[in-house]
Amino acid sequence: MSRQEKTSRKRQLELTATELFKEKGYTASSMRDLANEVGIEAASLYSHIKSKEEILRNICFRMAGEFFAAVNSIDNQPIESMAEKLEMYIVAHTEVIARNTAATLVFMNEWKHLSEPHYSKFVEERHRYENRFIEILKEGIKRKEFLPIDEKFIVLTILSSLNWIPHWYRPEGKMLPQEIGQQLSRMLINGIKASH
Amino acid sequence: MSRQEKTSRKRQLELTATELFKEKGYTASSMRDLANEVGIEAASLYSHIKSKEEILRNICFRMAGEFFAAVNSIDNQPIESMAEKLEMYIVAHTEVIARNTAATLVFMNEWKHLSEPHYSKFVEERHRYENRFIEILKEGIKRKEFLPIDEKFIVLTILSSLNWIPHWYRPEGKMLPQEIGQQLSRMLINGIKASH
DNA sequence: TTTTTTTGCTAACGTTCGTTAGGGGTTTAT
DNA sequence: ATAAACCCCTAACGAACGTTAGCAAAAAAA
Repeated sequence: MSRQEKTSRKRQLELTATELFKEKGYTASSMRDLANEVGIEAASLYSHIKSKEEILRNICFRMAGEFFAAVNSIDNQPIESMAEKLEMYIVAHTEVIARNTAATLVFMNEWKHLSEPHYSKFVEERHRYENRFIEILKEGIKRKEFLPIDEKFIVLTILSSLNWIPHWYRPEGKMLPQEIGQQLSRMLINGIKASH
Repeated sequence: MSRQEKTSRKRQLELTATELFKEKGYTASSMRDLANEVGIEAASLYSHIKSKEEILRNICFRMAGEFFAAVNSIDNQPIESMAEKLEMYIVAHTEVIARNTAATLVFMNEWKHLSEPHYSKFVEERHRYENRFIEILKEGIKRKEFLPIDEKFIVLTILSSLNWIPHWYRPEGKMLPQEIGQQLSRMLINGIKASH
């Protein structure tokens, strides 16, 4: 088996584990469950991975990377208003979620089972990400584009709505990820826009 | 020990378990953990409860009952508009959450570990509850009070924002639960109101 | 063709899990 | 005073857990 196929075997493990963790939760999913899903013995998993937590770690930090990459590409683009920038952030975030519904759920629900120092690193990264949104809101409020509501409050409200998407989104549904993002953006940003 | 003190002992177990389940998750919390927290041996827990799952079941269905009770009391009151009724629902829901942040988190994250037939009953109740919100939105759209956006979509967005509250709400904070509900209500409903 | 790497197996390890059995002491009701 | 109910204990059960050791077959690289 070639080196490429080996990494795809490891990748398959991560994908299968993602579905499993989503369905039953990380702690309630056993290595024997995972082995069963891919058709090998539990002990054989350790030819490909170092530990159960390594799988969770890879899922969590890969998703963190995806979210950052999505919004990073926005910061280089010219924008007219903070509302526009916020919408772009929301749409980008939504698209990442729509591409990775299962991984997003694991990312959201199971990170607390990471051990140190990964736990702290994860919490910190999440904080950094939220701050990206907060900065946009602060600037929008400063420009009197948005009402002066507590930024933290708004960001958590926005992100909670976005992060719930995996619970109902179906790729075969009528709404495209981009449309979902725009719809949510309109709904959420309208509520904080200063009238003028 | 009196009968009342006995029930308060069992109640203490549920409260302690709620904190534990919130912190570590249901599956990762052991009966020995719980026993440790209340200062007795693990085996002694079984003088008060029948099983670990019974505790989870009580938490989940007690919260379900609280949410229903909160909105039930609204349906008897006279209202002027669907927007007003929706706001009352949102505020009531928020107040229940604020009174039970830990239990709400357990209710939201751990219900999937219920076994049949409780699992199905829970899912059904949750569905019934969501439908209460959906009916209000349908009526509001019919009356052209709200924009004709998919009701399910809106309800899930609203409830996800509400259900995220336990992650950041602090009783000693500056916002009262009622104010949080009203603020969220304004933010979320403004975004779907038909302009007139 | 030989060597190396990859992939999987069986067997088993030490630990932790939820839970039960059975008994003793303490409080409450009769 | 006696019976009943309650509360907690020690000891232990069988099962499941993540993981390791050691080995064999197969595939890839040399």
